[in-house]
Amino acid sequence: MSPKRSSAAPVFAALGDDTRLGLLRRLSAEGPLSITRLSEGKRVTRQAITRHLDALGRVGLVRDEWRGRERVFALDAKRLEIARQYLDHVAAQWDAAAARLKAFVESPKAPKGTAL
Amino acid sequence: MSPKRSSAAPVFAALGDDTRLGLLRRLSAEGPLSITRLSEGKRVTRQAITRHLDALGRVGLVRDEWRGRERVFALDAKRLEIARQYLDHVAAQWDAAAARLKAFVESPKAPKGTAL
DNA sequence: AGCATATGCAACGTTTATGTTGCACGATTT
DNA sequence: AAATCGTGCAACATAAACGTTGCATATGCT
Repeated sequence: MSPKRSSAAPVFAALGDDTRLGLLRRLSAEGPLSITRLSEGKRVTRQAITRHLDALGRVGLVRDEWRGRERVFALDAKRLEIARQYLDHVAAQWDAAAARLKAFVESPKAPKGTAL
Repeated sequence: MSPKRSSAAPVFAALGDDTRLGLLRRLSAEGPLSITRLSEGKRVTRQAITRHLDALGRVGLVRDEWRGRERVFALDAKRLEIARQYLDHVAAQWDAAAARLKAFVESPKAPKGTAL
């Protein structure tokens, strides 16, 4: 099954920020953590961290759960898998295109649609 | 070698847009194409496409070359590889964390830093 | 009850993204 | 040389992203 392009972009966008990437790393290395915990060490405020976590949650990269007065976030690996599959797909297609291009260069029988 | 987090975010950010993702797909499927070619079919102007291509170029996902009066863009697979490796890395760490967590749950010897 | 902790929410301000339009310029074609 | 094609560049407009501050609210601890 080919990956849905419509769902891939938002996931990548969520990954496209150092702060959020840092949060994911932390969650992947230390397991579920509260907002305050995740805010420690960062240079931005807790509120800013909350927004980043919400951004990650919106695309399903993390899940949250209330634990008493704490909201604990955890990584959700499924989405990560989707992103990976997308890159694999593009990479594979690229390889195929490269192979086609090579074949094209080696034989003068040019298929009309091929670029260059 | 672990991937550099500082270089990963911009790449993901560049991937985080449907238009750009579409351009990459097109390039991966059809090989090198000119700006005008890549603009056909899209709903945005050529100038907008140019900017998207520049954004992809800035992070090294595509390369460009002048061919007469055309500027031809092509995908650069190396960066794609970097992004993939990053996701692999995070996923692997997540798996490791899950394993640790499982081990932790099974033995009551709690390391102090562990969340929850 | 009283206090500290963990968050949420809303109002702002600033910066960055994204897209458009209009026009200039060099390369190709006729 | 003239017309056409493929681009670049600059000025603008709008919207979204990101971060802050200030204050309200609920939970947990003493």
